[in-house]
Amino acid sequence: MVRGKVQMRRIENPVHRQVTFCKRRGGILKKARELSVLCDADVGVIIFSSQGKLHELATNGNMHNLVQRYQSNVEGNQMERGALQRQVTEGVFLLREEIGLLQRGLSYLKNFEVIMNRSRSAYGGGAGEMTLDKLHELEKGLELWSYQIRTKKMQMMQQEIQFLRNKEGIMKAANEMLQEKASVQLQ
Amino acid sequence: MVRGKVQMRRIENPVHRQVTFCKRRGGILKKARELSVLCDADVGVIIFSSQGKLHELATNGNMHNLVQRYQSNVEGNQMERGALQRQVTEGVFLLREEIGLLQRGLSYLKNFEVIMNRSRSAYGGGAGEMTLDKLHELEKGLELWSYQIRTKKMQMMQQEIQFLRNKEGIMKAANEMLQEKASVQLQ
DNA sequence: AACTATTTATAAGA
DNA sequence: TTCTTATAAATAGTT
Repeated sequence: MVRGKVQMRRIENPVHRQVTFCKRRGGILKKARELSVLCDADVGVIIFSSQGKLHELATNGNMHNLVQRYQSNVEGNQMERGALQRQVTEGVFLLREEIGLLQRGLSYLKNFEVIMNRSRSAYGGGAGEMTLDKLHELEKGLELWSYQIRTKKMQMMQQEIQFLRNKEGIMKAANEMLQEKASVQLQ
Repeated sequence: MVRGKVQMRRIENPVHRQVTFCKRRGGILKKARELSVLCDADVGVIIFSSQGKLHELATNGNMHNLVQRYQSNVEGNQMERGALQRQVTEGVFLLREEIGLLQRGLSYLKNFEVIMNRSRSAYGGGAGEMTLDKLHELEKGLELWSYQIRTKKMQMMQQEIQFLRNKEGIMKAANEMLQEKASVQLQ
């Protein structure tokens, strides 16, 4: 039986703590369901026990949607929506930059052709100096262009690999957590 | 005063509903804080009223982290896998598009060479020859470069991605094993 | 918001 | 674990 008010501090006896956890957890989930029905509210409860075990309730039956709704209400776009969003944004940025480079390269070539055509008609096709200069110019331009594209490709690759490594890190962490969880439950 | 058990259905009177919502919401949040303190648990509560107003509590003071922890526990795998798939698909798409652009650039150069050849035949050697040799050299260099980059980067990317995917597969399998182990031990 | 008759939750014992 | 029960806590309806 209840002997006086319960002290609002951590229950030190692990057995008592575990029993109390089960009972009160049930109590909260029941209250959450009642609030949802009586007051037409959407309620989500997420509980991690001291041992890391997850218990959850979403009164609309879908915690994922509730969390999304929560995030769009509170966290919006600013907060770290995870590396994913940044990654994709970055990818689009790099792609645009690369397309820009390619377009500049092509338009450079096109422009060069116009000059060549002009000089050919002006000098009857023997156009030595001018043509050679222009060719050197073209070569320099193409070198720059190819260097820029090379750099851009490197960046894209780096990005791809970074993403996969991030993913690997997440899984590793999850793995370690599970391992810990499993070993705790063995005791 | 309370007259008999409350019927567990939506309260139709909006005033009563609103008042009950406030009271019970406070009750749940209090219970959540108590559970957290007494049992050393992390608790998060998200409540959307029928009017869509958000109320929340995270006993560790940070709902964002709690949601992340939740997602990595429950949703993490599927979501991240989807993102990964999209990312890789996007990467392949970008690469193809880039290759297309490079090929168009090259065929442009080739076309340009044909024009130059025509002008050389018409006006004999001299400066025309030099120009063509230069251009020919340039084209060969560009073609070789383009080919090498294309194949090598493709290979490297594919290898890296394959490697990381294998790793992911292994980790995922380990993960599932651990999860099963953990759930078995709970029974 | 404050009050209070009841119901509900739950701590400890069995 | 589950049931019991004494008691604390929550709360519906009222003011």
